[in-house]
Amino acid sequence: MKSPCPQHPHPHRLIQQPLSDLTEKLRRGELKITAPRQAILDVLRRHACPLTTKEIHRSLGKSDCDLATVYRNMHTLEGMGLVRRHDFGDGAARFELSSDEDEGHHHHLVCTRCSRIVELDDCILGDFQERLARRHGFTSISHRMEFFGICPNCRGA
Amino acid sequence: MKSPCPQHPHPHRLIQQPLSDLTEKLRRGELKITAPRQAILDVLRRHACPLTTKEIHRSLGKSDCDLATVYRNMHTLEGMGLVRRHDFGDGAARFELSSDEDEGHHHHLVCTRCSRIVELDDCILGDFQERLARRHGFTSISHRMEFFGICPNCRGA
DNA sequence: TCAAGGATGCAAGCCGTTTGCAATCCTTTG
DNA sequence: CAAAGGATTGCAAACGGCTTGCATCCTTGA
Repeated sequence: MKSPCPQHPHPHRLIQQPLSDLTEKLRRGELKITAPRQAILDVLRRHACPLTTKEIHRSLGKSDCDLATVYRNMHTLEGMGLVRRHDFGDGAARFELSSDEDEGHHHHLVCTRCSRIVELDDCILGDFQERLARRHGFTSISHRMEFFGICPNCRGA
Repeated sequence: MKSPCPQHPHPHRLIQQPLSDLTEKLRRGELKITAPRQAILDVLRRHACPLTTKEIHRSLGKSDCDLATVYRNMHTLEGMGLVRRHDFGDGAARFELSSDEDEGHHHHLVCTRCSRIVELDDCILGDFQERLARRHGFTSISHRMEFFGICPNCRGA
């Protein structure tokens, strides 16, 4: 899977949260506001699709920080719910700022040729998941789900 | 995630395919019938839930073969559809003999504490997936989906 | 029974990720 | 406003899953 950042717009993700809001969230999470953290959030803020840790690191620019720091921060940010982790099955975790809207979560449709990513708004699993939990006596239920296929652009090629 | 092999039965997977049937399939796939391959298939045959490559390797017993050989064979067997790969998000691929019944595929409900695995029979995504493909112009569509939660046994603990 | 080529064992290596440790930075407190 | 204390970072080593190159071995078809 190649570099996954497409140029096309993702409607429901176009509203960027101001960086100040994000740092405010850091503060409320009792996390120190460091240069690497702000830079990471800023990178995520300006991208409409999930980014690999390495991609984030590459995008950092001048306030360049260590890859290990990115890894550590992705955990921290995920832990406080500021960021969401996705797994497209290619062995590299991807991260996205968790927007205020997608309260629950959302899923993706990934082109297996060009890595173009379509963000899906609705998760149809809500009811099904609840029934499943009840039927098998499970609690704290969650799921991971992603779709894969060949996008219109790549079909001809 | 720990060792995932539970003692409880998985109804729709209880019918074990005879080893001879499996080797026959190897033959039809124009694969050589080697000791490692037979041993791997036999291990899978006797387990009702997905096994890690390393777990398969451990279970091999006397006809013990190299880990690399297991890895190579899992690819081969997956390629010819004899085996199905699952990803529970813990970084280790898991494999299951693909039974004749689950024509399409099936999913799992995994306990995040004890790794108990419930095999789910039905996939409700069929229609949704098709609509999704149509709406976005994707072809060759597929998906990955697994459920996670805390099983009844682990809830109290 | 033999030749041919697929399959295996071994060891090295790749890649994403984690971790130990010392140095550094943010924030709070005096 | 400076010092203290703990969180955070950089660096390098290490880890785990997985892959691969190569020489050797074994299955298979003739």
